[in-house]
Formats: sequence, C-alpha cells, structure tokens
Amino acid sequence: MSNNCIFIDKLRASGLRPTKQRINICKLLFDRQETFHFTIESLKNILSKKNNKISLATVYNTIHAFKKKGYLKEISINTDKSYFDTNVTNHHHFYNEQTKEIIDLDDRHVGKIKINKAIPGKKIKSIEVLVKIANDY
Amino acid sequence: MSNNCIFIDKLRASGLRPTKQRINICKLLFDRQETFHFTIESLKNILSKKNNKISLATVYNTIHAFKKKGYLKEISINTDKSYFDTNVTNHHHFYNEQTKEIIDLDDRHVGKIKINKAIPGKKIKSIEVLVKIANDY
DNA sequence: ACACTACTTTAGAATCATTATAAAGTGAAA
DNA sequence: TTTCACTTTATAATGATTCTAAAGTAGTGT
Repeated sequence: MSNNCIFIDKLRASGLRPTKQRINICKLLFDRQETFHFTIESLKNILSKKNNKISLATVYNTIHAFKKKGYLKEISINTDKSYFDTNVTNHHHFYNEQTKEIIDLDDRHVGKIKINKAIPGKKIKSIEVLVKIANDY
Repeated sequence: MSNNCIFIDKLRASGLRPTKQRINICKLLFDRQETFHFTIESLKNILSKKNNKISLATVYNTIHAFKKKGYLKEISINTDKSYFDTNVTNHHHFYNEQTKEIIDLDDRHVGKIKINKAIPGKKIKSIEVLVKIANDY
C-alpha cells in the first residue's frame, strides 16, 4: 500500500481524484519496467483476474483521462479495437496483422525521418512509423 | 458508356463480374487523375447524389473486394471510420486530427527510412509514415 | 465528526460502423 | 433458354465505444 503514494500524488497533481479504481489501473499500467500495450478489453480482463471490481465505463473514462494528461498514447493502427501504449516517448511500432501483435520500435532504430513537404498554415505534431510484419516463410 | 470498357475488362480480369454497381464505383474511384481518399459513407453519399442506387452492403462488399485485389489501400489511422486511398503505390500521409483531413505524402518527400531492428522469423511487409499536423498558430 | 458539493463510478441503454444472413436478382457458359 | 454460381439487397446482428442519470465518494469548510 505504501508505493501507491506515488500514484496518489501523480493523480492529485493532475487534478484527478485518487479513487481506488484509478490507483488500481495506475499500478497495473505504470508499476513496470517494460512498455505495455493494451486494449480496454484486455485491461479489464487483467483487472478482473486481480479481483479489482471496476465497471467497463470506468476503464474507458480512466484511460481517456490518462491519455488526455499525457500518461498514455493511443497507437495509430486501424483495428477493431483501440490500442494504448504506456510508452509516451517518441517511438514507433511493428504490427503483425495476423496475430495483432504490437512491438515497440525505438526512435533510435529508425533512421532520421525528414519530411520534405510542408502544408501551408500547418505544423507537424508527430511523426509515427508503422512497420507491418508477417511470417517469413 | 464506351470508356466503361476498361473497367469491365479490369473487373473481368480480376475475376469480378462487371455489375453496374461495381462499374459505377470504378468510374467514381478510378476515372480521375488525382489520388482520392474516402470512407464508405462518403462514397455512398457521392453515389447517391449521382442517382446511382446501391445498397450500403454492396459498397462495403465492393470496396473490400477492390482492396483485396490491390486496387485500393486502407489507410492506417485509428479513427471512427475506415479511410481508403486510390493511390496504392508506396506513400505516406499527413493527417489533421482536428479536421480529419488526409493529405498524401509522396515517398520521395520522405527521406529513406531504415529500420535497424529485426524481428526473428518475421519480414517487413510495409512501412507507413503518418505525419500528424495541426493549425500553426 | 458532519455536511456539502463537485467529481466519480456504475449498470444499462444508446449509438454507430461494420459484418452476417438469406432471399431475390443477374452474368456467363452450355 | 436454362442453369448455376456469383451479386445485390434489406435487414438483423454484432461489437466497440459513448451516453445517461442515479448512487457513491473525496475533499473542503464548519
């Protein structure tokens, strides 16, 4: 219970009340070394297995709140479900359409990307690379 | 009616029967110079305005058939609706989240992309760059 | 401790894109 | 023309996401 403090502080600092549902989601998402990819459904399943009772609507609410605060990133892949990523730094993804597996691709593993075209009156907000992969046979 | 022949031939060559619905969609999609981005809904609207009676299910069926044959590409953006592109060559996109506008970004306007990470047993199928843009104020 | 208020959670309904169904229509070959 | 597989179609079904409004809770002030 002691290490929940950092999450409680983090939530408070963001203007989000530290409810037990939000703290449980924080523990699940942010108390890990590796980056984590998930859908609302998979997250709900993990919470259920841990006996964290939480409604689906709250999972949606919380994930959207975290995304808005910049604690999560939504991955730009058009699949049936939305995927989220705990890695909010600049990086890219491998995507296996067959298995729907997503693998992080570090910024430094992608050569510098230069966009030689400007759109008048618009500025670039982000550059995301999606590398689709498949079985090599 | 004469220039429908190329579409009829194209459809036949692909093992798709040249029905009037498919020919109408072909004319709309492929009888143009510029690349064309659309959603099922927008396509259906254009067809309706031209008094081309066609059911929504047929639009879905046809677009999926064309995609499968490689005549269309689905754009990898996670939005509520799926976007398709008549430009099936290697290229990328600008995307304005505010206006939902999509603009083609030619391959030659993006510096060579080198992926310095391999996934064992997998091969790269495609590399897509999504450049998110916003108003520059 | 108590009360108050604004923020949260919740179950269930509503929405909306997409897919499935199955009956009627149509192209192409014999 | 007949036949049959392929198509179209309206409609129902599905499934992710959002909405709703009622019940619950955190935080502030008393």
